[in-house]
Amino acid sequence: MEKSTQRPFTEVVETLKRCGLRPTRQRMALAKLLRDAGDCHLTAEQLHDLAARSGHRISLATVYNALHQFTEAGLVREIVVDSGCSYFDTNTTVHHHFFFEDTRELQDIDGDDVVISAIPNPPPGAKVERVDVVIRVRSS
Amino acid sequence: MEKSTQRPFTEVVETLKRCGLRPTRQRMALAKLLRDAGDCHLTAEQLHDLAARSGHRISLATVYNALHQFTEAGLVREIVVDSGCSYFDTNTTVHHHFFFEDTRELQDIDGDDVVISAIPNPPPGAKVERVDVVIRVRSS
DNA sequence: ATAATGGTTTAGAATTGTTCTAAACTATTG
DNA sequence: CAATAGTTTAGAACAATTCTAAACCATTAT
Repeated sequence: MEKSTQRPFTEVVETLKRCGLRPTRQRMALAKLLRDAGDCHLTAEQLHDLAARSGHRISLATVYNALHQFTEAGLVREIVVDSGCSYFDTNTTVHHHFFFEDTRELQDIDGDDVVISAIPNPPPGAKVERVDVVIRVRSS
Repeated sequence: MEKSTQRPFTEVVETLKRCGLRPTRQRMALAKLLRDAGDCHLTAEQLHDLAARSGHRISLATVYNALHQFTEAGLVREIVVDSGCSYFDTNTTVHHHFFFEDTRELQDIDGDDVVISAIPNPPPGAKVERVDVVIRVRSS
């Protein structure tokens, strides 16, 4: 257990408040875990386990709730590449992904490393939410 | 009911055989429906309904089996954009998609309309299977 | 402080999309 | 035409996720 995982409670509390979320015990624990995890891609189940392993008994339903709220608030990003399980990405900057179909794992690709020089206009009335590039690779 | 939906049995039969799949009643029906549907994105459930509506009583398990075999054979493409439900795309040429998050519907983008001028090399040992570009849009 | 208020958490049930199973069936081969 | 091996099927099983309603707790007003 390092200092950074202990300390800036205030930071996390502020972040939550800014998003209109009550800084409850569970949300603070999850937000802190995500922040300290660095750039990574977790499923709800994995975050649930991570919380358990660091001593927090948080129900899976709460993890789902929190992840959706965090997604809504822009603190994490939901990535759908694998039917039947969502990944939540702690890296919210513009970037893309390799997806390893064998291991079902994601790897970040820096936003600058993918150059999209032309995309069509969305149909009238539609607003572009984001552009996802997924490079599907296979090791075998 | 048009001629094209009736006639070229042989074509569908040949296609299936070429893929090493026995041309069974069910597979022929599904293959024909998909061919006649033109470029579209169907879930297993939707194809199952479509089959039912055109008079084929095919079990959902068979639809799943067939779709996976067709995917394996390159006759359709599986698209994952929505956690908890796969789309199967009858358009197997190089192209990309708009995804309407409100209606959960896909729309093709011609391959030429998206120019990706740089993508990073995959990690050593990994072979690029394909590059998916999904433009997520929202109408509201 | 304390109580009232209303958002939050929880276990467990429910739901949904998909896969599995084992028995019945059918296309192919000899 | 019989044997064989692949296919289909209904229904059970499964996994990820959502729902439910009761217990809980952060906040606000007292």
